[in-house]
Amino acid sequence: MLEIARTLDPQTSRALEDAPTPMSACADYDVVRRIIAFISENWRDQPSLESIADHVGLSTSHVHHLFRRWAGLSPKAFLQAVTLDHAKRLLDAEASLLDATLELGLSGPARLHDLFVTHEAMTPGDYKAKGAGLVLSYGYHPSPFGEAIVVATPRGLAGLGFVDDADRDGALADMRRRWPNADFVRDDAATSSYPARVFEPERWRPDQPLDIVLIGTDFEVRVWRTLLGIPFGRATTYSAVAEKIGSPKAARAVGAAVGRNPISFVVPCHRVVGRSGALTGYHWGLTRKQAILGWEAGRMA
DNA sequence: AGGCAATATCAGC
DNA sequence: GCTGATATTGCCT
Repeated sequence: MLEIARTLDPQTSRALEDAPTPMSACADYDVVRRIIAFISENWRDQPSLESIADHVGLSTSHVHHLFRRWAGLSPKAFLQAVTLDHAKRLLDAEASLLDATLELGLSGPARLHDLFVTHEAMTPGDYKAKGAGLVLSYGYHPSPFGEAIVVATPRGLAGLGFVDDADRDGALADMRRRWPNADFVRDDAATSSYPARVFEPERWRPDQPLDIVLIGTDFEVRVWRTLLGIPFGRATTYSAVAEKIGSPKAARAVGAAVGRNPISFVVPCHRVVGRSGALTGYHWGLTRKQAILGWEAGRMA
């Protein structure tokens, strides 16, 4: 029982700097991530709540409450939600999961994704252009998973990433690398409305879909669109996605494309795991992938 | 050509 | 059986 997917990435376990902002969950994430990281590194000795609390320097009850508030789950339940076992069960139930949801999105523009997204793909030429001629506004905002960098065009959300170690420049550089020829303009006002719409499930309304813009190669866009069909709190494998897009043997390439997803969380690349149930990789750190998966588990009916 | 966020397979516990 | 290591793989940029 209690096996955490073993591929954890220790460098994501460092502390964030505090973000003095409303969305209270953001400040919590600093502690939460340290708790998750600690548990993940020490799962072999089944750390008690007490030793966890010790490690982050808080009382046991504080840890418990904080964690519950953030994840909707006790630390122990959270742990179970992120075990290999659990991931495997998600996969078993997978069956025709992708088919059911996706077809809906193809016939009508509206309902893809639990978040209700309308997507627009910027086509082939833009791959070569690397974003030339595009003006991208970006800003930094708190989120339940640490400070987020938000990148938007007038047509909608184009990028969403996370800041680690208070390294905003690094997060920005990561976005620039994706569209080297685009103009990046700091404009927090232009991006400030996104985080709440994205990270607060109670605001997900079919009549107010979120506009996103997918900028990538044809193959990438196909993969990303497929990801939008994976329901909240569920998971699939790289090979299943490969089959879905009609290249059953391209699991590896799918992995690479998934890794290049620019709109973290909204395009749920965190819901793709290895065939064995292992978490494999995550562009913004495996600890964060665990956190998001657990957070979703805590918000399931 | 080069590289992969994959997967199948196998030896050692 | 399970685990980690290694070999093989197909396809994208």
